[in-house]
Amino acid sequence: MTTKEKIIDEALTLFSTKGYQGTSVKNIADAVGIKDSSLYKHYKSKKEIFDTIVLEMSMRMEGMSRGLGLPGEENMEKAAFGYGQLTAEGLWELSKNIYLYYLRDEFAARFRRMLTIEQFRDREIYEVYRKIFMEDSITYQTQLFGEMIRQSIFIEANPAAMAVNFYAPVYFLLNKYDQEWGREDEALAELKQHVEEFGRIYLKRDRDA
Amino acid sequence: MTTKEKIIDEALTLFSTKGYQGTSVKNIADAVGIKDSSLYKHYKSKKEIFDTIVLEMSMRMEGMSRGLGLPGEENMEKAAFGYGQLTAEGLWELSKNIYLYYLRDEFAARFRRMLTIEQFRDREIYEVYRKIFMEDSITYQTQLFGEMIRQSIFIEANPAAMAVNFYAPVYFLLNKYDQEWGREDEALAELKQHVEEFGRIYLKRDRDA
DNA sequence: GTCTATATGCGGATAGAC
DNA sequence: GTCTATCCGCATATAGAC
Repeated sequence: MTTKEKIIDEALTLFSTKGYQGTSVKNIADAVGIKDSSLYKHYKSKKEIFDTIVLEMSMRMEGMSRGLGLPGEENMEKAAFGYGQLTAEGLWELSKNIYLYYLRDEFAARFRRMLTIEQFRDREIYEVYRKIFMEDSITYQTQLFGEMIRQSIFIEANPAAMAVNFYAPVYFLLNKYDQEWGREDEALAELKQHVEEFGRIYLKRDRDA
Repeated sequence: MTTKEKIIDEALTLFSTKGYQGTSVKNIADAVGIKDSSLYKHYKSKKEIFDTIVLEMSMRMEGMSRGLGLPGEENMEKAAFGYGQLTAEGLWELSKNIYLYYLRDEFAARFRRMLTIEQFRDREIYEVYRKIFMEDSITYQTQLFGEMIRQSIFIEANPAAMAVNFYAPVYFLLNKYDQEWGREDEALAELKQHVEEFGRIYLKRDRDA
């Protein structure tokens, strides 16, 4: 890791716990292991460090999302078909992946916390937070569930309401267990309970059984 | 409002947007209309202002919660019976009250935002946030729904899973529309869609109809 | 209980040597 | 690309007059 990358990495850690204002350039420099003045050879200001984080992490989030079952707007039929094979278990895999990614991925988790802290002081930051953790997720899942209804994997229902029913608890548990590092089993048990309830309600196979 | 109260009020507004570190004592004093040095006649430090807010608001939140259908652990049977009378419509009233209270109440909304910002830097703050906006709500609703199942208002189901299904979307929408002041109708429409779905799934009367 | 004045330190940022 | 030295403004907080 270059010094320039290490600065971003350490700054993200500090911003995600102490906040932007609560973190000094010296804090970052200390964490990196250089003097604060040296840091200005890599970034021209503290704000440039923050902006770089937002830009890079936004891109990284989109890239990673595709990898775990959030493939953007295309291939919805294929994605739905893929999940169709797995029924209740597939639903659990999907939830667990999304949940553990946002909770534990070394970048996603810190980035989410940072945006959570900073969303109120700047409209642009808020838009980024809202897009990634609210709109994109719900939009994608609404489309996915709509397709899964069409393929008779799920019973007839309102896909938008389903998406909220599915994602909101993931979001809630993410926030609830965010700082409970020793209680991951408990978190996953709660998540599983939720997903099973969701399957009981909407999955056709479960219903027929 | 006394100067001492006004300081708390303005500080809460500032802390809930710019954060504790992002707010200076001068910012608060300016908002109140006094010099920063005068402020120290009322509170001995900036931290004392913050701590006073947390203490007072925690108490106020508990008091207000009781007023809108979150009455603590006693009277659960009575509360459940009360909601039983109203069925689907009562469910909607309950949700709307909780939602609009947390979203719009002039103290609750600012306090929630402040805790959201500050939760990561201090374990104690996090505990307060978690208790009020996660544990208490879920605990109460789990008990309420359990009682409502016993009274045959709801179908047989897992009350804890129901509570997550019910409250998580409220929490999610609260965060989603927190800064969308012009889109309250949209927010309520989404909430209503969720509550109706919840009613369709769990309410006995809806099922039988 | 408000003001002016002030102490003291830390914040972000730059200059220039190596 | 790292360091030392330095600038300057703003931060929290206090002293003391009115």
